[in-house]
Formats: sequence, structure tokens, C-alpha cells
Amino acid sequence: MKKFSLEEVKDLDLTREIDQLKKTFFKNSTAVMDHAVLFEYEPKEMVLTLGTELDHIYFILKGRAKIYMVHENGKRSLVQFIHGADMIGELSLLEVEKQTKDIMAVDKLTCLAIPIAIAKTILLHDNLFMNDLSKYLAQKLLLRVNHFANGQNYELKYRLATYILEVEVNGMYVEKKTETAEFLGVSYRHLFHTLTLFQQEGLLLKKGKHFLINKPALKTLEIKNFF
Amino acid sequence: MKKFSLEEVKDLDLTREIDQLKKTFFKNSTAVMDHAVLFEYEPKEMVLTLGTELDHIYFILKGRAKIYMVHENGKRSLVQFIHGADMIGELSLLEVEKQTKDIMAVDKLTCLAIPIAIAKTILLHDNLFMNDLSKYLAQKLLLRVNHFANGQNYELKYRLATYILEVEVNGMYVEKKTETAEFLGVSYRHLFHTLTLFQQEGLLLKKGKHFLINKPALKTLEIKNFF
DNA sequence: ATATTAATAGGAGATATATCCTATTTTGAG
DNA sequence: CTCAAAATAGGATATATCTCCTATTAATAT
Repeated sequence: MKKFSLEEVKDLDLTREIDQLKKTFFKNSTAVMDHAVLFEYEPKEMVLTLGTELDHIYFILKGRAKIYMVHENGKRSLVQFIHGADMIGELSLLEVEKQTKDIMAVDKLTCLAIPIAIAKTILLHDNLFMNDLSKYLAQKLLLRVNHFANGQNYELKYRLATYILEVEVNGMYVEKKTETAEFLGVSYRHLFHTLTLFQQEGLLLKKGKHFLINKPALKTLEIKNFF
Repeated sequence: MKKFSLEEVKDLDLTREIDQLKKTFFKNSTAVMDHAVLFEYEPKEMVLTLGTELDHIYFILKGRAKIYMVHENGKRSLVQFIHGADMIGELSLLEVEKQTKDIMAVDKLTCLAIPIAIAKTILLHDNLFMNDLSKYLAQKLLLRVNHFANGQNYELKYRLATYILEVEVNGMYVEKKTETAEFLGVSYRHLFHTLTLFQQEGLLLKKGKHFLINKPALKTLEIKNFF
């Protein structure tokens, strides 16, 4: 993990993302920017580990990260992917989370970090920020509930078809299969089994390491309102 | 559904619950009380049906309700039970929900209702309320994610044991089995199968329609941090 | 009171998904 | 460039859970 001051930003090509932040979350609280620093994590680096006490709240500027819940029995589940404009530590800011979850960078991850103490004294008293924060939390809530409820109600083939249609790039499904399995909450083995079925049924065609997708066929399995 | 004005409250024995509301959510916005009315629903009455446009935001004073997500395929999943001090319509207030979910009263349900327009002009500008609302949403988020992630990671017997220990009254498990099945997100049939296993293993003993629980034995299956 | 609906109870069978292996290939670190 | 760690690939088997039945009993509404 590397730290940068905001002055060093120019070379990092993050001015657009930071301007965006100022215009949304910090519209009325530009003062917090005086205390902001940048944190940069390497792919697969742990951003937080279970139970850490947070001293900053993060706003993701670039890159993606995974939030895991670690279970008693040693297993863990991917709770969500987070990325641009997502926050880390909002639950700590509001003092509702006993222990932080595991968070791991996926790509190179750059965050703007505000000391929690500053956030508490400035942001929590900024009504515009609180409105944004509430909306943000409400959206998260809807998304998560949708995601899990779908997982409970549709078997993998429907979720997988929907997911592939969502992340497809130029008619190709190029995501890492390990990541897909985690996101959909199934074992890697089972994902593979279903992928093989999809090939047999002509929904997918393997091209090297990736898959060419049969969009119309996949559409027949698609779940509406999944995302 | 019956409507009451706030003046009729005395006979309903809700003064304590309303005082509580004033002290928390409305601490700084007692003005909204001038526009508040009371809605009372009968057991099993639908409070909202899918896609209704909400004109009030509700605060539950008494009773319980179930929130369902209705899926494309006709199935539905219980998203959560809500009860005293829970809100209905917060997502509409924040304008993040396209369509409301199905909500059904379980017992007799009494809510204090504030017109959405009033809530938007008063509550959304009340920083204390916004803080409470954010905390409320953050807690909901944690609870839901926990619940579903647990469901994904532990098989029924662990969740059931944990649930029974949570809702047990004087050493008896008296909940309706249909409700338990919905809450734990499994088929009624499978719940029953597991209940039978529990009896064979001496974790439960049927007493009429209810079950006498073997606490120490159930404890061995309990999931920590489930609720 | 009577009719209807919901809850309880459980048999039989199917299946979606997990667990546990073993190999090969690819990627990343030093 | 080399080695270790992930990712990909898939066989075999087990099982948690579902679906589809059929009764019986309890609750609720007319």
C-alpha cells in the first residue's frame, strides 16, 4: 500500500474522479479535502482484514475490490464487488459495525481517504452529505437483497446466463471463472459443470480461454431486474 | 385497514410507542406529528402490494409485518420481518426504489404514517433525522447481508438450531413452522424433515403442537453472530 | 354451524449443488 | 528464467434441498 498526498495527484490522472467526488458527496463539505490522502493498493492486496479498527473512510476512485464475510466455519462468502464511487467504512463511520469485513483489492485500487474523526465532525453534520449517504445505503440495501434473494430463488443456470449477459464484452464472456463462481455463490466445480452444459446446448462457444456467447439463446434464461 | 387521527390514540395504548418515536426519529422535527395519522391493519392484510406508489412513510408502532420480494417466476421470498420502530417506505422517501415490495401484516399492525411530501420537506432537511435514518439503513444492510450470507453458507440444521434458540420462549419452540420455513428460506417440507431429525437426535421433544427444546444440544449447532 | 383456507405431517423421488480428487496450463514473483 | 501459486478442467460420489403427492387437523370467515 502506498500513500500519496493530494498534491501528487496530477500524474495519477485522477482529477476527474476527484472532481466527481467533490460534486457529489462533498458538495457542501469541501473542507474535508484538506485532510484527504490517497491510498493505493496492489492487486490482491488486503485493504482491510477482519476486525481492523478503521481510522479512515475511503472513497474508491479507481479499481475494484471484493468484500468478504468470514464465517465461523472458516468459509467465506463474497458479499459484493465495490468500485468507482463506492465507499469503504461507511458502517464504521455510523458506528453500526462491530468488526470490519475482509476487503481485498482486485485490480490496482486507488482510494481517497478521510480520517474518521474529520468525517464525523464535518460530514455527519452536512445535510447534503447525509442525504447522499442515505441514498447510497438504500441503494446498497436494495442491490444486496436483490442479489441474495435471486440466488435463493433461481438456480445457477439462470443467474449465470444473466450474469454473462451483464459482463459480456463484444459478444465475449471473458471474466475469470473463479470470480464468477464467488460472485454467484456457487462452487467452482459446479460453475464449470454448468458452463459445459451451456456449451453443449450451444449457449457458449469456447474460443481459447474465453467464450463466444449466443446472445438470443442466453436471453431466454435471463432474469429481469437482476442488477 | 382503519385510519385514526392522533387524538384518538389514548384508547389504543400507543402513547409509549409514539413518545419513543418523538425521542428518536422526530427529536428535531416534532412538526411532522401535526400531519401524522394512524393506520391499523388486520392480520394477513396487505399493507402494500408490488408496485404501489407510496403516499406515506410508515413507522411501525405495534405488530409485525413481512416484506416479500416477488420474482418473475411467480415465487416469492421473504426478505425480512419488520416490527416495532421499523420503517416502511424509506426507500421511496429516498427515491431509490422503482417499485415497492409486497408487505403483509402478520399480527394486527399499527403504524404512524407521515405523508411523503411532508417527510420530504421536513425530515430530509433535519440532520438529526438523517443521521438516524442512515444508521437505520446501515443496520438493515448488515442484518440482511448477514442473514443471506449465512443462508448461503450454513445448511439448514445450523440455521434452524440458531433460530430456535433465538425465538424460544421458556424452553419451548412455539413459532409457526410455515413462518420459520419462509424466514430460513427453505421449503416447508425440508424444514419438517429437519425437525424430525432433531426429534430423533433428542434436540427437540414434541409437546402437543409445540416443541420442548434441548438447549445445550442445540447450542452445539449454533451459529455465532447470526442475528 | 358450516365451509373454506391454512397449518401440520410425511412418503417417494428427483436434482441442483457440494465435496473431494487429480492434472494441466497460466500467471506472477523473485 | 525458474518456481510456486492460481486458474482451468473434469471425473466420481454424496447430500442438502426441492417438487409433487396425499391426509389430517386447526383456524377463520360467512
